[in-house]
Amino acid sequence: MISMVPIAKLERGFYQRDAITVARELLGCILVHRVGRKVLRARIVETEAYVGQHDLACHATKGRTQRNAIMFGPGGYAYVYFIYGMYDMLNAVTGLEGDAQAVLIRAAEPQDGWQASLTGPGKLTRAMHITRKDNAADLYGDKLYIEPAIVRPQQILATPRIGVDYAGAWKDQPLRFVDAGSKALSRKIRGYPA
DNA sequence: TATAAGATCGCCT
DNA sequence: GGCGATCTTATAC
Repeated sequence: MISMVPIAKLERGFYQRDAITVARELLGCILVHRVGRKVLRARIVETEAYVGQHDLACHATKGRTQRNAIMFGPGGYAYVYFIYGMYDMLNAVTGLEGDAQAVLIRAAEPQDGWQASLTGPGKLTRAMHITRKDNAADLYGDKLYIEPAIVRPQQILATPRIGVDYAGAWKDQPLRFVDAGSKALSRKIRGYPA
């Protein structure tokens, strides 16, 4: 007999904290997307924190626009945007209303025997069928949400964020977080214990 | 209306 | 390690 215990889901309060805390604690958690009759699940192993309007790498740094508007709302919603003419990026909005912070989900490990390469933000959204249509989705809803970690990372490494060389002093901030034990990621990730 | 650049990826050398 | 694909978004004219 299979246990009928309902699977927990991260609630709003989890997201309504600072992006760095949320980015670290999302490692090991299970991203879930229901698409049609399928349920795609993947264990998050890499994240990046974008910490607010003062962060020159954050999309909110030049103020509110049509694209980034969801970031200015309360934490617990998805911010999905299109980039490089090809890729959708998935973020979890964090913090309280008016504080534009978010966590970019960069990599995950497929669960339930599902085979896929989710090592990279563009590959992850493509394989999990997450698109701009999911922008502003409620992460406490039934379609796109995150479950608490079953296996927490044994060690977390911090490194500078990827692809933000334009961000002045902010490009060197250690705001990328990786589960050092992830087999899906390259073995030669260099970072600071965090 | 036009232009530049981007929170990437995969293929090339 | 470098580069092109590809097109939305933001900003400037």
